[in-house]
Amino acid sequence: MQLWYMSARPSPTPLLLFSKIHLAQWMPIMSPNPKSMSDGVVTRFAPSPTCFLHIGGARTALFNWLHAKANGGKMLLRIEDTDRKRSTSEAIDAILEGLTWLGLEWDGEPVYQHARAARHGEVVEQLLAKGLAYKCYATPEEMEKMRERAHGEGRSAVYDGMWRDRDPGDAPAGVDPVIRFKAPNEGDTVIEDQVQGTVTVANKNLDDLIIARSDGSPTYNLAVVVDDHDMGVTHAIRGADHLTNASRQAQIYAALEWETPVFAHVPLIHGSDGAKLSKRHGALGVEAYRAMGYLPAALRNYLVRMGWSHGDDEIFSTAQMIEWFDLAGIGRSPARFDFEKLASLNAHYIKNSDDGELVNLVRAIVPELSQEARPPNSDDEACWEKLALAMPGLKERAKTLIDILDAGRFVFVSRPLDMDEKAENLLDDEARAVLGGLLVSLEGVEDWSVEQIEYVVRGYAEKTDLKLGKAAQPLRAALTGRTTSPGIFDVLYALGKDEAVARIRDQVR
RNA sequence: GGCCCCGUCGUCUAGUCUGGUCCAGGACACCAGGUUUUCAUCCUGGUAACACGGGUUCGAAUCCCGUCGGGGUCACCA
Repeated sequence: MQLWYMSARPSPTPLLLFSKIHLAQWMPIMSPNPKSMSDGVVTRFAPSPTCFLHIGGARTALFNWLHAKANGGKMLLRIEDTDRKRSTSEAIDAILEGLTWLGLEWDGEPVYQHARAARHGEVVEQLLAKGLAYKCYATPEEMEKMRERAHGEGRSAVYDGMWRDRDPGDAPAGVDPVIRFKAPNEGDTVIEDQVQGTVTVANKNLDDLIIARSDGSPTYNLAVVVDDHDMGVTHAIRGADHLTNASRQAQIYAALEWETPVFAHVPLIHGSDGAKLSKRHGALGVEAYRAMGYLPAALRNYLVRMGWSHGDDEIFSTAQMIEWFDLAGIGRSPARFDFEKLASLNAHYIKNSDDGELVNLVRAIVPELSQEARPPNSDDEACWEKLALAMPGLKERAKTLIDILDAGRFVFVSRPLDMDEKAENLLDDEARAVLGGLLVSLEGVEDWSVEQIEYVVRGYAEKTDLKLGKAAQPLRAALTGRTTSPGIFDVLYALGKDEAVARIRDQVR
């Protein structure tokens, strides 16, 4: 563990053009260090465990993973749980499971940020000792006034620095202070972001942020800097909502004389109304996409195309993504989430999946479905075997695994079948008469293969001068209880002779 | 409101850095036609965009300025 703390990158080359003498005027120039690329790329995904892994987080993780893989590097996982009150183990589990399901395996053990509080405290002490941080005793009321004043004067910096240079002897008794970072007042902080380009913020717009709470616990921006540094992170790829944090973090890096990682702030994913995707859009965790019957490969493909492109290419295997992924290919404008496109991609991946594998995937999500949504007899092995037989016809019309389950429901139901209204209407006397004739022909089939079945049914239609549809539709109704289904010969075949014949006989009487 | 970012078909985007090959290409969606035992799939075709206004230039989606619009962020949350 001690070693871990010391695991800064080998000989970090300070890129910061500032000296202690000119602290107040410093202007860190954070250009990416091309050398560090060849030293081995280390990315990290750093979710806060306050809720499930949502779609935006999943994409951030994907980009970090891809960038690591594309450069032969590693993606680390860090759970940002400094706020103990809001962190839950359920959320941690959901995040870990979500990443695993998506196929985004991280390297090494997850790092729990709260476990590193001692190290964070150590850095806070260092900053304090060097005069780069100070204790602040401002009351909530005073802060509220400052907020109002800043807003009224149209300034963006809120805290006015009232304790920045004040004599600690003025400290009120019995008040635990917070510790603030002594941020530079003049000059600019410049970030060379791989996605956003050069982002310049005037230092006067950034106030002295709190790096340790009054109970001594570290805050986010301090912890992130210390952890990214100690973990040897070379590339911080995260949502654009962290862009302002990046400026503040850059100041802390500069104060500590540490090299900043390369930043890449990816535009956010928006809901259909154009606002940041959130719970009010019904934003879902990845486990919800799994339950809706989406394939990990489809979700990955969809996610990688949101904000990133490789010419006109739409379909990417994981290997291709890794080969082609490049931070430079990420666009700067936010994207809206579109279920239709995800569904179309999902349909593509389903069509190209192996039948047996699809059966397993469908089976795996059944326990996650509500009681009504589950097919009857879902513990009957024979039904699953029939589903496998029907899969070729099922998968070409499905957009999700749920579609397969729904369209394939006829293999699960038991006789006598429930008929939907259209099927009921279709089975008039004429149709039942046709079924009667068909029944006799089908009972005579020895070799119950798709070819034989088709031969017999077509033969019957020709013999009785019926259009094929006149035979197929009554069969469909009798066999599935519906008016739509996969090809009728496939349905007959999947059901097996005994069951098919019995279902037809049920309707002849 | 301050600060930061963004603005090509309804949506995701190519093209923008290195102005002309773009009266703007692809994908999803949508519409029409074809294949077909239903529904789909599949095939063919179609509708549809450079936010607006100036400027630079022989020439601008591409460069510059402004306007408008959208988003993010301003916690002892992360």
